[in-house]
Amino acid sequence: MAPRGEVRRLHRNRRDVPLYEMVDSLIRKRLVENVWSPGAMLPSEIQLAREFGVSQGTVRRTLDALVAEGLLYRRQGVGTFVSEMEDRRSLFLFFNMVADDGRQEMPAARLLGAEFGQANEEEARRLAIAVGAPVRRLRRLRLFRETPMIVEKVVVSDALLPGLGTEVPLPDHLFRHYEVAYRVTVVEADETVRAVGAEPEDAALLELAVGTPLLQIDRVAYALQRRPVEWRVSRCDTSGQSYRIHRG
Amino acid sequence: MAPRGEVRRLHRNRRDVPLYEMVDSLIRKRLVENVWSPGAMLPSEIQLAREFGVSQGTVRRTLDALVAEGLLYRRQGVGTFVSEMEDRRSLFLFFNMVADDGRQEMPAARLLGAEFGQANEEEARRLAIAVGAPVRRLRRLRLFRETPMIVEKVVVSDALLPGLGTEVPLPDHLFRHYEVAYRVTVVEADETVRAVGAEPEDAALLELAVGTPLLQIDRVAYALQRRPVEWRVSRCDTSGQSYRIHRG
DNA sequence: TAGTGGTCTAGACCACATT
DNA sequence: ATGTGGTCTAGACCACTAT
Repeated sequence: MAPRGEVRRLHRNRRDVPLYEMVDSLIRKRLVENVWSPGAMLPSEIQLAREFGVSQGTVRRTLDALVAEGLLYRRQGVGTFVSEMEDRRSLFLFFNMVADDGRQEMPAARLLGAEFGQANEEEARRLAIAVGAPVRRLRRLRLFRETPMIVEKVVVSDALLPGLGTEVPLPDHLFRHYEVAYRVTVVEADETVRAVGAEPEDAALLELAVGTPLLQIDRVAYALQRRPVEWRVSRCDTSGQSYRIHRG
Repeated sequence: MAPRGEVRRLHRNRRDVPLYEMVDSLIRKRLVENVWSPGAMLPSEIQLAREFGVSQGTVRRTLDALVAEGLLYRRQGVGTFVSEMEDRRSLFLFFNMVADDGRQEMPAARLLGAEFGQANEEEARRLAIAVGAPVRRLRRLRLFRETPMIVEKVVVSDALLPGLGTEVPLPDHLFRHYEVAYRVTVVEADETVRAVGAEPEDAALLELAVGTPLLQIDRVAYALQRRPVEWRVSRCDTSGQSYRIHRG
C-alpha cells in the first residue's frame, strides 16, 4: 500500500505536474499490476484522498477521467469498480459487423489451425517484440447463422499469453479470454481496412469465387500503456453485411 | 442576452436536472444559433457564471465537457473559443486514407457533375427530410498525386445548404465550405464500409478493370443535435492505400 | 442508518498571455 | 498590471443503495 500522503510528497519535487495526474498514474499502476482486478471495488473517494494526501475533489477529478475512458465505472450509493470486458462497450467496440437487415450477432468461431512459431519481422513490429520471439498463431473461420463469413488470422506473443488455447478450448470471444485467463485487458485498437480479392484459400473457406471482393481488416489491439496484445487480420464477405464506424 | 440568473430560475422548477446540464443546453443553443460563431471567443468563465447565476466551478465543468467534445477549445491566459473545422481534428477525423508508404495527403477533387433534384426515399431517410424535398447531388473524382483513387457521390438538402456550388467553385474540403459559407458545422459521422466490385462506371474513372475490389464508404455526416448534413458514398481503390480507424 | 457517489459553492493560489 | 484559464481545497447538501 502507498503510504499516506504519497502524492503530496512526490509533488513537492515536481511542481510542474498536476496532482491529479500523479493520482492518475498511481491508480493506473495498480490497475496494470492488478492490485485492483477487473470487477473489484476501489476504496471510496474519501479513503483514496486520505491515502494519497489530496482532497476528495482531486481524486474525483481523476476518477471522472478514468470513468470517461471506460477503465472504471461507478454505481451511485455503492462504489467505484474496475471495468470488465462486458462492462465496457467491448463486445461492440471490437465487434462491429452489422447484417444488412440490421441484426448484430456475435459470430461463432471455428478453429482451423494453431501453431507455435517465431516472430517474423512483421509480427515483431506489430507486437513490439523481438524477431524470433515465441508467438502463437491461430486461424479461425467465423460463421453467422452457420454461414461462413470471415476468415481470420491471429498472432499473439507467447510470452504475454503463454500457451494460448492449449489448456482450454478457445471461446468465441478472445478478448474476454485474455482478461480472465491472463489478466490482460484490451482497451484500444488501431485498424486499417481495405478491399482485396479472395485468394483461393479464402474462396474455398467462404464458399465464394476466387477474386470476390472481401473487406480486409488489419487490427492491432492494445492493453494499457499501448502494450500490443494481438495482431489480427480478418477477411470478410461483405455481400450481406457491413462494418460500422462512428466518428466524432 | 440571457437575463442574469437564468439557469437558477429555471432550476427551481426542475430539481431533477443538474445545473451543469442546463448550462450545457444554454451554451449549445447559442452555438447552434451562431450567437457565438466558430472562431469567436466566449465570455470568461466568471462572466458566464454571473450571467447564468451559477458558480464558476459549474460553468467550468460544462466547458470542460464541451472542450472534451471538441466543440470549444481554450487558450490559457487568453480565453475560450468556438472550434472551427481546422481546430478540430476535422481534416483527419473525416479524412483517413493513408498511403502504404505512410503518407497522408488531402486529395484534390474534380467535379464530374452536379444537379438539383428531389429526394428519393433513401436520400430522404438518410438526410431526415421529406421525400421529394429539394436536394443537391454532386459527383466527384478524387486524385492523389494526379492518380484517380476515389469516386464519390454527395447528396445534401438544398434547404440546409441552398445552391451549393452555384455561387463559387467548390473547394476540395467540403466540410470547411459548409462552415464558412453556410455556418453549418459537421461534428460527427456514421459510416459503414464494405468491399464491392468496380462497376463499369467506376472502372472507367479509376482506370481499373470492372470487378476490381473497391472499398465502399457510406457516410452520413451530422451537425449539432445530430442534424444530418450530407450523405456521401465513396468508392476507393485501396490497392496502394488503406482506411484508418481507431477504436477505444 | 450509514456509507457511497453526485452536485455545487466560494475562494485561494498559480501559470500564462496581452497590454 | 490585468485578466484569462488551470489547479486545488474544504465543506455543504442531495440521491442512492445496502443493511
